[in-house]
Amino acid sequence: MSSENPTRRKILNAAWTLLEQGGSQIRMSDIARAAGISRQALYLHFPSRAELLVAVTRHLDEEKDIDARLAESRNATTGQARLAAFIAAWGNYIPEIRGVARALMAMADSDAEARAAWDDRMDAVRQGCAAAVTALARDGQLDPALDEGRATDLLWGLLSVPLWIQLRETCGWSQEAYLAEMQRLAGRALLAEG
Amino acid sequence: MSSENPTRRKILNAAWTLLEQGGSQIRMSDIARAAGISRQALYLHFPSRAELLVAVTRHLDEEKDIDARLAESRNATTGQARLAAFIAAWGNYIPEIRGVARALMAMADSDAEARAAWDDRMDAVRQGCAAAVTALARDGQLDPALDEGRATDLLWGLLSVPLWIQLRETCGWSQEAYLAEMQRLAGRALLAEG
DNA sequence: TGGTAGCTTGACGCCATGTCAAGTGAGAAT
DNA sequence: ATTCTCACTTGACATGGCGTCAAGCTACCA
Repeated sequence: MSSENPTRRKILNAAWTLLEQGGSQIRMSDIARAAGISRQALYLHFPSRAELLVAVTRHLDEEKDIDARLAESRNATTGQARLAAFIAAWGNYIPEIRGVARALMAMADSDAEARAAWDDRMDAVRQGCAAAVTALARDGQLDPALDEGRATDLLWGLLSVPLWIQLRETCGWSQEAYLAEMQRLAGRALLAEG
Repeated sequence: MSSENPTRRKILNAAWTLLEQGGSQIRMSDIARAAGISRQALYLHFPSRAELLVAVTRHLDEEKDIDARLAESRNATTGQARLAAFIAAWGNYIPEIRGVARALMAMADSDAEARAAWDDRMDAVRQGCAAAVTALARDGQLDPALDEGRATDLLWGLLSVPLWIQLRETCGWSQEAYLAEMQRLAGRALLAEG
């Protein structure tokens, strides 16, 4: 796929590394230097900073094989198992895309293209939430106080990147604590009592 | 307090109006035009964009009298009542500061001063969360799976501005739906079962 | 009459993104 | 060996924010 071009790969890896380390304020010149090419040469491969960031996320999806990870949750038999598997899969993916996610979210405020790209990816997460909620509803486990749309929104919000950042980075939770708490919280939020 | 200077007030009100309407990308020149003065004159009143935004939040706190609103939750007798009152008070304050909050959060990525100011305000919210959690614990209502710190972090996360934005703006929830769901969710998340 | 406070206009430096033009060097094609 | 082409380099430049500076205007005050 995107592995054709070696320079392109160097750029994407350099950008990814920098984004994971530094804040979201990485400049094009930083990426160029880290990739060992001139700043202008970046524009031979990516038309803009936004598209470079988007390409980094796609590159990560490939390298980390997010599809395979989510497959497990799709194969779960019960609704509860599907919910738990989805939370684990996505919750464990967030730390790996944390850097790019921050940069893309920061850019989304000012750049329509970045915004569209981020929204698109979050829509995919929402699909996963919706599928888990539907499975719960099918099993009759969904809290009657919630319709499926409302429940999906709620789960999507609980699994949002900003909340992950707040709990893990601001509050200093470990990844294990985050996952455990999210599993517990999602269960309490969505499941019928009893 | 800050009401001394009429031009200063004009600036703060203009900035506030613009921030509530437009995105977080309001420029100094926009604010100046809306306030009816020159761009350079802004700097006679505020040393930087960051400090202007911070001043807007303080100005809002004064105008909207956030202290009085929170007083109600402090006067609640039971822990549950205190929790409910705090969620209502803060949850109803968010829409009023939404614009400035967005701008300040966007700026926090790149500007240390903006970041410090925002963190400071969020710390105050955390205090409120901690007080509610402590009241619950005192009543023996806190879920034994949670210690007070963990519970406070959780409540703080649930009441975070990004989550409000996602549910209300991205998902299109009404303010009433947001409040109702938060009340329900906070109860489920924090209270002992039964 | 003179001073001062608060504003205006116009120009400038800084810094990031993105563009353009001219060159260089290695490898392929002939 | 010559030529062509591709990927890159260097250097310069436009654009558009923020923030600063200098000089001038005006209304009010002593």
